[in-house]
Amino acid sequence: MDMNDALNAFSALSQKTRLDVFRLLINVGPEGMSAGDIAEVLDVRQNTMSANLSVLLQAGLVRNEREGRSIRYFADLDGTRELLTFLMADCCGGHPELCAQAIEAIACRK
Amino acid sequence: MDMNDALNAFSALSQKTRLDVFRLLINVGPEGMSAGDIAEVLDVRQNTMSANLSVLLQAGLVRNEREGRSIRYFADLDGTRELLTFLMADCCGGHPELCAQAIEAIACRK
DNA sequence: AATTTATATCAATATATCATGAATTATGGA
DNA sequence: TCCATAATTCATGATATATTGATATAAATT
Repeated sequence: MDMNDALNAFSALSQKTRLDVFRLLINVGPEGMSAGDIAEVLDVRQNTMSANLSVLLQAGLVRNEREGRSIRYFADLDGTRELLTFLMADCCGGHPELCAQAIEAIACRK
Repeated sequence: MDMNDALNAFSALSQKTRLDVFRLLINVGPEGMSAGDIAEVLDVRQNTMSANLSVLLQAGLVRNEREGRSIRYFADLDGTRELLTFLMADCCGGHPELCAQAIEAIACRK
């Protein structure tokens, strides 16, 4: 994860459809969802969604797997972790406790 | 933090100078840094930096305080926490342990 | 092999964003 | 009050990005 990777990732997340997709995939978890279902659920045209999925893929925020005729997409938690680590690296000038609060609260809710 | 706030924040972070600024301010911690010093350290023109600081401010990623003639900027950890929480909310379809790894690693290094 | 379903790619237009130079506001000092 | 310093605002040209309709690829079914 270098500066360019991070810029690509944040750029990917700065568009409504793509942020919706990422959060949807974060939400559905390991089951993932097919490209077509994602487009239908979010009410976005097929080719527009394909382009947006491609951007998220390039950004390392989602993975995909072919499954017969469909392609199933998943949130990429490794890529996500790398991005967040890059963002918050070396924080608070050697006093990590100061920004611990910013991280603690990202607890996953049931 | 709603969808629009999050889009503004990610959009703010998707530009090199602004991502540099945010990480710089995360790094220097509670001491913050004046607008002029930020521009000098990152070798960006003063008005360009001003515009970029304004974007980060609107996005809730940095705060500022007037200090005599200078204006001192700080990373806004509350805003940052809200953004990351929004991004990762309700993750893994009720199995939070699955994405705990993505969050754990954002430990602050000394 | 022809058809259907699922997804991706292409070219074009429309929209948004960036950095810059010039001008402006705000604070502190002579 | 006049000047210097610090930062912001404005208008503009250049660049980048998004969506769309049309088309292409890829896999499964008949």
